[in-house]
Amino acid sequence: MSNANPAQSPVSAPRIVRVVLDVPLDQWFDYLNPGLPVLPGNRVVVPFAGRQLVAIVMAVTEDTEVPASKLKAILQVFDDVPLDAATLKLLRFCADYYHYPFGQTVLSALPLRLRQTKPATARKQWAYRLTTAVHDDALDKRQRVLARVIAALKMQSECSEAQLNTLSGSWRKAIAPLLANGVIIRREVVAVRPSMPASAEIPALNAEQAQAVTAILAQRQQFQPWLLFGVTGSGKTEVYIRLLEAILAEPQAQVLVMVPEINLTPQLESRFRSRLSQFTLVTLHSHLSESERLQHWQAAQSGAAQIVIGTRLSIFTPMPHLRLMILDEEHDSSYKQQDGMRYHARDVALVRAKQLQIPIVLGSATPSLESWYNATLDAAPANATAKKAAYGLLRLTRRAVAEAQLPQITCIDTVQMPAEGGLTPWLKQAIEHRLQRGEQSLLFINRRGYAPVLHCSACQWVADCHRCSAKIVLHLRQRVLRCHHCGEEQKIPVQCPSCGNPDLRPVGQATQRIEETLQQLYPQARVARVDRDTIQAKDALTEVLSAVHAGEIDILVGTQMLAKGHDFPNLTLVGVLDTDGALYSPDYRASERLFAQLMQVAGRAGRGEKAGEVLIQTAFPQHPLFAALRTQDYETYANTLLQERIVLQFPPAAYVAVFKAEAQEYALVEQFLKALVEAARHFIMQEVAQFTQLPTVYDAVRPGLARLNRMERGYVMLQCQHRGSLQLLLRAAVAWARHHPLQSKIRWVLDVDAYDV
DNA sequence: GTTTGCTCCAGC
DNA sequence: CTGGAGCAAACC
Repeated sequence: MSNANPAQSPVSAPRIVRVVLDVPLDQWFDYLNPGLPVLPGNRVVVPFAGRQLVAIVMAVTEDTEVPASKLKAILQVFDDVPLDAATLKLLRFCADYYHYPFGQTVLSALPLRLRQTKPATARKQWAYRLTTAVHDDALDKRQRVLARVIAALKMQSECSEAQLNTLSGSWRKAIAPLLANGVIIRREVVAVRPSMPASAEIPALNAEQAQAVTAILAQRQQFQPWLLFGVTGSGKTEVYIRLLEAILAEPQAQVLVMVPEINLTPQLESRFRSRLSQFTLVTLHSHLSESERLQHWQAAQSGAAQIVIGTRLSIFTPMPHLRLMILDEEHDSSYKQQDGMRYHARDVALVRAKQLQIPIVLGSATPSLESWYNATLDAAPANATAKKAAYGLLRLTRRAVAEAQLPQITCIDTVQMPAEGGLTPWLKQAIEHRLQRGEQSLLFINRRGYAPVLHCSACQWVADCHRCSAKIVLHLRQRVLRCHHCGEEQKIPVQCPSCGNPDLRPVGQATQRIEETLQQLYPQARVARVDRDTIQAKDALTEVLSAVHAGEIDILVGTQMLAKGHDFPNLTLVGVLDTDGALYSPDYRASERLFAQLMQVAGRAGRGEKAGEVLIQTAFPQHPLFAALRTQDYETYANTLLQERIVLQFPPAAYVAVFKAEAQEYALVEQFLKALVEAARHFIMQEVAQFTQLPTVYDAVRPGLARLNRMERGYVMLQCQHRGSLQLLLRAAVAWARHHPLQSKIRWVLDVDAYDV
């Protein structure tokens, strides 16, 4: 990092520096250069509206339209160029496509440390090891910390600081003398990399896996999206590993592997670390500290890290030698950013792959309908645009562990056999069998808390959130009512606030209540609950999962958190309680999501040598979703849903964008949205000739959750089969909205390719 | 978004 | 006449 360079002549240097800033104004700002050595791409510190901000230099010129009286001088220059041209090009595309201010788009791609005005230096990381054998009796018995450190260093050839931190907080002090006399040495390492025993077992590829690897590598020098459609347990990860080995064999190559939520997929990371230990691997996700994030980010940006595993934000990480991208669980909705710039990491990844002319692999057992559509265009006869499929489709139909069988999936009709306390007699019996045999059960219920409703039996009053138009959820354990939308907490009333009746009853089931019921039914059983409330601590989930592996848990109760990629060989029963809400939901994506979720959760049963059983409690056992689920037939169900989407003109058959607005009073929202609808329709009529296809502008409506956190909400949907035409309309609509007089009274956002309509 | 600066009216 | 609230405009 350098500051002013007095040797540089102020006369010869271009005087104007054009920058972008992290402000919601979609424009560039010009500053005077007092003679500092500034290059495009540099980070600079500038005064802006009474503050000091970090800016990125877009151009260095002689001319400006800004009057000299307004021009201020840049204060400081950092000598780094964090974002390369390729990344800026991607960010430019995203700012345009998602109609988000370019400056905010650019700055949000940087780790926080690089957006702050103080110089950013990643703390150096060290790995420690022993140089000579140390005998236990040579140690002072009182130095227990030192003894533990030495024991750890004997076990592993090398220990990271993070590992030593787990032993004791005072390890630095304890080893200081040994570091001084050379018994322990340390070396600087790029990334915290716990050394993993190299796994001896390298599974052979089956024919389908081998074919997938060969097909992808045959087109490794060009843009080509691949949909790797592989049932649970079919060995997608092994395909990824082989691809990485082949791609990274080149002298300069990097691979980006994206995952939905890294803390939920620790197995992928650890398999990569053990199988690809010769490469430098870094992770990028929200649980890193800021200094770790900076360090990992810089390792990717400099090319030092060959493998980057990250969540959606990592799609914007500069990687100078990027040769391949992999998106695991590509259907997962956590790839969609839901605030700020509302991008979809899968779509951005496809654009990036195209810009770089590299292959991209989308992996899933239940692909998103978008990807399925793109991979099967020519196969779908009802599709009007009978183009050739844009994606290569690679199927993995066989489970990698040959003995593992598909689970037996059965629906329990809750009309015929009502549930008591959330559990039907059939399901209870199945749980009892597992307890007797010493096998494990998993109960899946997608609702946390004790009960979703607190109800007065006398006057029908129910507890509501004061800030949202929603019922407030009873959490008995914490003795509060908590709103799952805004987080508001209320005391549990001792009597009905409406009629004074003291008999208030919890209605409905949620994880805490199911856990309690199970403990009452089976006092000897060891029950564990996994939901957002129980795994707030960093390693809580890992602890529960290892307890399950160790056979210390008999019954697991949890939310969708449990659905993702955990292998439990002794788990032979999965019970699904009450998912009927999603079957007939107004959200057109609900059934697609439910199907993916149930396929995943069903995959938890019988992953070892024992056959698994899945029991689904539902009032609608005839629903086609369950028929498809029973035969694990994703394809038929996906094609059915696709036909629906084509008829309704919903994605992926058409493009939708949603203007969302909120204000203290709905009247303001309505006024704004009505004016927006009118302006949009007017624009279409006026500019008819410019549109390849005319977009549809729907009337303003209120969402299911009409009030959120004291804000009244409304939205307008815009829809078109032709992406460019929709973009044309959006550009005009955003320009209109940015200048609307109600701007200061309401908040609005545009969600392009919105997920929740 | 944040800061600045303007108006307006209460209060001395 | 001063001061703070409330709002709109500018931000280079």
